Amino acid sequence: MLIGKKINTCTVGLDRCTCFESLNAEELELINNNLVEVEFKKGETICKQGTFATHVMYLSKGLTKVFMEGQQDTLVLKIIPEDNLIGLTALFNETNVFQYSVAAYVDSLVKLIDINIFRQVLKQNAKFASEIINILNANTVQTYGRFFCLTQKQAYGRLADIILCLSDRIYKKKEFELLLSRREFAELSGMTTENVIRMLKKFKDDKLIQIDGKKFKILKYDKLQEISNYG
Amino acid sequence: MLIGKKINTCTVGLDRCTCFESLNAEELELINNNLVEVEFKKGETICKQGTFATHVMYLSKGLTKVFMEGQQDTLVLKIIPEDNLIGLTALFNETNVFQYSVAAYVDSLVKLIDINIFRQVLKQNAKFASEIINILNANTVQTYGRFFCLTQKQAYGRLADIILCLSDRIYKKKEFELLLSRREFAELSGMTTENVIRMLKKFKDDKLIQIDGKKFKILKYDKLQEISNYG
DNA sequence: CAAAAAACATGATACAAATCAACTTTATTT
DNA sequence: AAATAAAGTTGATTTGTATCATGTTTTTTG
Repeated sequence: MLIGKKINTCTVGLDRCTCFESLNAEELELINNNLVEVEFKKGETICKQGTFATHVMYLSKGLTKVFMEGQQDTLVLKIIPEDNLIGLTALFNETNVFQYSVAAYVDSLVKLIDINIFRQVLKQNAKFASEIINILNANTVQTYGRFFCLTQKQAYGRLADIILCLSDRIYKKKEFELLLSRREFAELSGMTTENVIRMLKKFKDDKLIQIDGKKFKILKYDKLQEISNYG
Repeated sequence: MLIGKKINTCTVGLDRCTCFESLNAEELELINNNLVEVEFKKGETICKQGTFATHVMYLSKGLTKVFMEGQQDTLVLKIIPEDNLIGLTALFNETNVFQYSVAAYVDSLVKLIDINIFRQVLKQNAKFASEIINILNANTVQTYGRFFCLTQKQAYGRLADIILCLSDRIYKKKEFELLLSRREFAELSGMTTENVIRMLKKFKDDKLIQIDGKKFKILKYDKLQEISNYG
């Protein structure tokens, strides 16, 4: 079955969230009157796993990671690019607590929207609710893809997958400057820093990619895709 | 941080779906007039990854697994117990295709609800939509937990986690008869059949559980919890 | 009810990836 | 500008888990 083959990490979610377009002027004003915009510096924690969720967040500028913190390990659930909502999971959640942390990969601008206002609008505008369902489902599909990637593929496959994903979804170019450190990149790929470096070198030696520090260039897209499919 | 420690698989979702209670008589009739109930035998495929999603499903009786099929491996995303919706992910999905397969662990009864009727009700009843958002979010939290478990814990921890989860959420007893074969149980735990057998034996030798074929009895819940937390 | 197939079980071996150790280069701080 | 810390890199070693091989028990089937 062909479709089964195309399981990609899809570490990155929607291109751009458009749900607010289904709000009327009044609802939009209500939202706008109940939000604050905050700047977060590179590396800063935007929201902390286990704390009470009082806001839904909207990333208006920057790049962030959503991750779970265990006792020793952390798991990056997804990367959130600009113009996307963060923290929807806490919307209707009996515990009312964030199940994950969010941190800024680069300097970021975040709008904090009062969660109760958000809930109120949801309950009165079914079109808006449908849009949110749409977003939640897109997120679920993406998470399943990454779940599959991280559990079923081996290291080279995961690495290829994530390189392609970043190129396709974040940078939208075959040539880009990685905004993450090697340690962050390793964490994202679910492996150790040492191994990510070794494996990147292998890709470089095999002429699949060109690397110079943080500058990446994809040379053989198809071969990487193949390694991602099974590598 | 204490909360971080309590990451459990939560392979199993909501106890019971109650969203239909927010429908009025008319909407309920609409749904009921547009569904069929189908029986699936143990092992049968209820829905196949890659096929067009024409229905949302409601498991009225039985036990099923939701899983992704790769080229060689399969990943069990979650277990769905009785009285729960299946296939919500396909509701608002540009591809309109199931991203996963569903199969019956035991003989099961499934109500197939026309997806367009379901969408229609969603768009006209914001309360219902909110309930669905609730369900989707509960599912996401659960998936994140299992994602963490399968990627960050090692085999003994995963096994302990899943035994506890089945006991707590499915059987609701310390003593139960496992409905899955060793192969299915291994697949669920993300390891090979050989290893699951070896490790169960270890748990048995260590007097953490009692096993006789498919009959399981948890002897040391706390110790298993500890192994699950880090094992 | 015998034969075939599937499920269950156990030991030996192989291997992918983590860990450990040490060293270099690049930032950050004082 | 020197000192310190962090990030990046490479090689050697260890280890958890899969794979392979083989045998036993249970279930299914003709």
